[in-house]
Amino acid sequence: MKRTELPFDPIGEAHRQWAAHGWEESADAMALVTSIMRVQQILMARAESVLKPFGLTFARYEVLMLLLFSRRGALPLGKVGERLQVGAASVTNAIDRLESAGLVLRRENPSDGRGVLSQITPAGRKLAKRVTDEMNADLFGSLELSQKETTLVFERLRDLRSRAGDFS
Amino acid sequence: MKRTELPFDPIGEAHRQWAAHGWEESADAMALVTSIMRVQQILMARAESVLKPFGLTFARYEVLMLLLFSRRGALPLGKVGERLQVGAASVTNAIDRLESAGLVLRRENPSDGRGVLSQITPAGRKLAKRVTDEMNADLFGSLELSQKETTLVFERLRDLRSRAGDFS
DNA sequence: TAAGATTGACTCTTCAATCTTC
DNA sequence: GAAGATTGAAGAGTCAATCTTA
Repeated sequence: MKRTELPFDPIGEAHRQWAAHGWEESADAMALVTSIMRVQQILMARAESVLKPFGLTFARYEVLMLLLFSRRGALPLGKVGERLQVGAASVTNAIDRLESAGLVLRRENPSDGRGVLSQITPAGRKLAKRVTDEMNADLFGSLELSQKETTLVFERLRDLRSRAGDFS
Repeated sequence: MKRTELPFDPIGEAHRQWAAHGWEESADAMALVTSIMRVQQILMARAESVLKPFGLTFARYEVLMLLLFSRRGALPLGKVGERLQVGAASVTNAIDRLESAGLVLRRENPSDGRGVLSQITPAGRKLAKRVTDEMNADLFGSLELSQKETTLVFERLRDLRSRAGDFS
């Protein structure tokens, strides 16, 4: 991946072009959407570089944390997908990998013969905590945004998610 | 992909858990990072659904717009990757697809025998404009954030990008 | 030797089809 | 028939290796 630093903001440039081509109305929104895409890309790259030494991807880390936080350390696969907003196939794949690594295991769901429970193992709990310490130090702790700004942006993005139908 | 609406904010819930597990310090940053990931996912899904009927992905759309805005309608592949912050292999792939669709073509770079120029075709220009009208209407025009909020969030994200070394 | 671009192997995600159980 | 989960195939991105030219 190319990581050359540009001498100007490429999204600011796109914004100018957008307006110059008669799309003034939506130039600001375009710039915001493009920014979100780019920031996500930057943050994801950092997250994966923290997680890689542990053999985890961000998707698998999210699953692991969800199970760590769950009341019994176990959830039906369907619930996992619902909470993380990913498809059933992705959940199956993530659990496969986590299971191979001994971090979770599959169990029958006593209350639904069709369903499968994913359960975090002691090794999974231990790793989740250790990895989170790293994530807090290297990613979340170095955002370079003030407390006030962080909260402010979070709230606007929460509005976006809510209106998009993510939750009610 | 599962798209069930939850009765609560899953990221708010994660924030609470984070604090409850002794990671209070970084709970806000975690919530922000997770929000950006989720919003990106939502916006990307919307963008791809607008673009799919035209046979485009978001990555290819970005390439097409970059060429549309370029002074001569042509750029070296390396420049494309630099501006969009994607790797050389991704650019090669994107240009391959766009070329197959007759939207761009490859030319020799007269000023560098190693390099290849990607040039947007008349069909490419026409499609780019048509698709952008759709994107403006269906995606950028329906963000549901006020002008003021849009600008405010954009500026904070620009700070993030800048500090991350995206540009100077 | 380094830079631009391409290729092939690998990973992850998604979609459609399938199987089992409700 | 519908829901939970799995499987295999297709699409896209990344990484390492390679080829050509500066």
